[in-house]
Amino acid sequence: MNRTTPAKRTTIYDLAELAGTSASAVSAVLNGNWKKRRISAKLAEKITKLAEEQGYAVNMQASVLRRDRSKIIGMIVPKYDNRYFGSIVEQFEALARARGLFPIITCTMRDPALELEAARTMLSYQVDCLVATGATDPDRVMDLCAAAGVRTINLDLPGSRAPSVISDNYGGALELTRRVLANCEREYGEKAPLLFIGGRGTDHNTMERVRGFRDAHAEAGVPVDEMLVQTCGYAPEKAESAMRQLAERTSDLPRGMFVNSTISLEGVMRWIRRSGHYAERMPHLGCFDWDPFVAMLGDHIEMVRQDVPRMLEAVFGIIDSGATDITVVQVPPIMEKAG
Amino acid sequence: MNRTTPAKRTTIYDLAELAGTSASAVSAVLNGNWKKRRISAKLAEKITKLAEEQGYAVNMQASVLRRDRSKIIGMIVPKYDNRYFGSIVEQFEALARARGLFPIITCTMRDPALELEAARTMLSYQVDCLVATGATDPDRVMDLCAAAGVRTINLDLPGSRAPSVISDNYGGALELTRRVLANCEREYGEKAPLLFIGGRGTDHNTMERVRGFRDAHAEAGVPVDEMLVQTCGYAPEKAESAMRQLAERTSDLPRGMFVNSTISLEGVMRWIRRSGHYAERMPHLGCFDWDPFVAMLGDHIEMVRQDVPRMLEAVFGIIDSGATDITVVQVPPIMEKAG
DNA sequence: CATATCTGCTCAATCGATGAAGCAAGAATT
DNA sequence: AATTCTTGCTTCATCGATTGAGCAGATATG
Repeated sequence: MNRTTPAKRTTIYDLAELAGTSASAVSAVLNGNWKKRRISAKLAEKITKLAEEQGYAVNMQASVLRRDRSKIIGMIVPKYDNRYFGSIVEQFEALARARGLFPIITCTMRDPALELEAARTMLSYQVDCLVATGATDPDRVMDLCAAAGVRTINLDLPGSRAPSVISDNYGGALELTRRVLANCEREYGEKAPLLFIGGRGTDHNTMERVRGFRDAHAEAGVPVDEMLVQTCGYAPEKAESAMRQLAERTSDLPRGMFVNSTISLEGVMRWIRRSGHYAERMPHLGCFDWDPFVAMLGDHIEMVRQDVPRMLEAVFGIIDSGATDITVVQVPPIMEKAG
Repeated sequence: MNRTTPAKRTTIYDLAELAGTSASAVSAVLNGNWKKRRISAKLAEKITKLAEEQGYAVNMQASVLRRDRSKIIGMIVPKYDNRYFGSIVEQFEALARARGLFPIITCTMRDPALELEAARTMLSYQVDCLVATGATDPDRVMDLCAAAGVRTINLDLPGSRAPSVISDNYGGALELTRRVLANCEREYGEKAPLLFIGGRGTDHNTMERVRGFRDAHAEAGVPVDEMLVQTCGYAPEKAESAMRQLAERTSDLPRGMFVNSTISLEGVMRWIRRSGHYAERMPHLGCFDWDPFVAMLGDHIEMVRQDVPRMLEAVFGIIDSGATDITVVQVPPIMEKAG
């Protein structure tokens, strides 16, 4: 009979009328605290049944407006085009849902302006908490949120105004570099420096990884020429053109590389294929990030896989505990070998 | 001075008080229809400035509660672990934002129960429209939404109760199979059937692709044994174990395969590596879906890349036009060759 | 028997934004 | 001078759910 007016949604008032009771009772029953509000089990059952029959769904807008906490949790993330961010988002959703929180996610395409815009929009939607993943300018985001009294947590890239959860970039890079150096030495019988390529020279992760890269070289007694650190950005095109330019400047290309993300690796691999350099012998590669197909590209590739489950548990650990002290949790990544 | 009470958010009432005017005027100014409401430019400017100073942000929950349209658009998506869904989500967000809509996305892990649960939650948040991507049971989702008067559109998998936008699965599969058959014939000098592996035998896409697969074989005059159609599910593990079982049952493994998604390809490749079969000669592969690293796996792989930009334009075309007739838009995919 | 306590509800204010209706003062028209 | 229009606002009800306060009747306690 209400099939004739499909546009109108059932509200607690409709249910109250049908049940011959008050909206207040309906609300109490449907949000589960009817015992606290001393509603009889009989009435509770009646209302629950009616709600089901009528296909009732709470109006979250009304509910959130009234309550003090929205139970909405936001995340901003740079891209969805690789397994790292993909699994971050999947885990985030799963853990949020497990806690009865509603996750909303926005992808910012690595654009600082969109980042702020997205944060502002999330504040408008009354998020209780915002996780900023790989934010270009985490502190600006934090300031915005702080002004609205909203907690924030940095993931992947650390900030100075909120707790952060990141990988142990230095440790991972140190170990990755060691392995690739060893692979090169094993094949060529002599120590030679690697090329570092990809990432932004200004971001914390890249800086830490470069530090690990340098320290591993120092450890091995191998000097690193400035030209060998190419923090050209993440995009495949940028990595590709950095390779091209490097090849123009030197004929003595490095035998191994540290590629700072799968996304940069895409460009590097493309250049290797197209340019014909390394035609007889593939360079030894180390990739900071993991992808199942990269793992199949050959046995000359070492990877660092960031421990996403542990990172997100750390994030929700902070959220659950309510901690707001500005700490940086470093999660050790996992070494993976191709093949 | 309001730094002391950071928890309390500025509302239009606060701004009204500060500006010595009414909340109504503030609202009119801030949502842009102050001309229509005959507010003077002078007051408008004053309010705008104040809002900026105070870091005011609308409470969307209140705003949506009052309005008839929420301008929230929902999407449910199975996974974030491959480039296809990753780009769908990125495009969806971009196109939604360009229209002033707020996108909310939920990943259902291919779980039908979660699918319905997610749809219900989105209805609670008053979405104006829901795009169901790759839904296991699109029609159930549609029914839910229809009861609430919410429009829906199917993406990737078609449904029978709402407009759908999908790839031309048959055409893509036909062409892909032709190419892989030709590659095999070129190398081995004789025609031989391929193996179809991955996907769910019950889903529309898989059925269409199997049809294309069969027709291409028929065209070439090559009979297809039932054992050669292995719709074992998408997960890598399932593909891997299907390969294992096939190898146990026959020593005469096919020289080429049609792999029904990159995610299944992961399992197939893993099995190829581990089992040692195909050690001398890699099989010719066709993969229905594209991934940049798969493209680098060797020159024996052909891929079908679904035309995500065009698919999402079609989706928003339907949304913009307000059409609700139950049509299926088929977007031709793009053939890509490895290397 | 009188009072206190408990049970099972209802009432009404509230969250913040929106917009129809209305009102006062000035400008234009007859 | 009287009337109508226009301008620039304000008032107030409303969206739907939540929750403190309160109230009637039943039950327990002194």
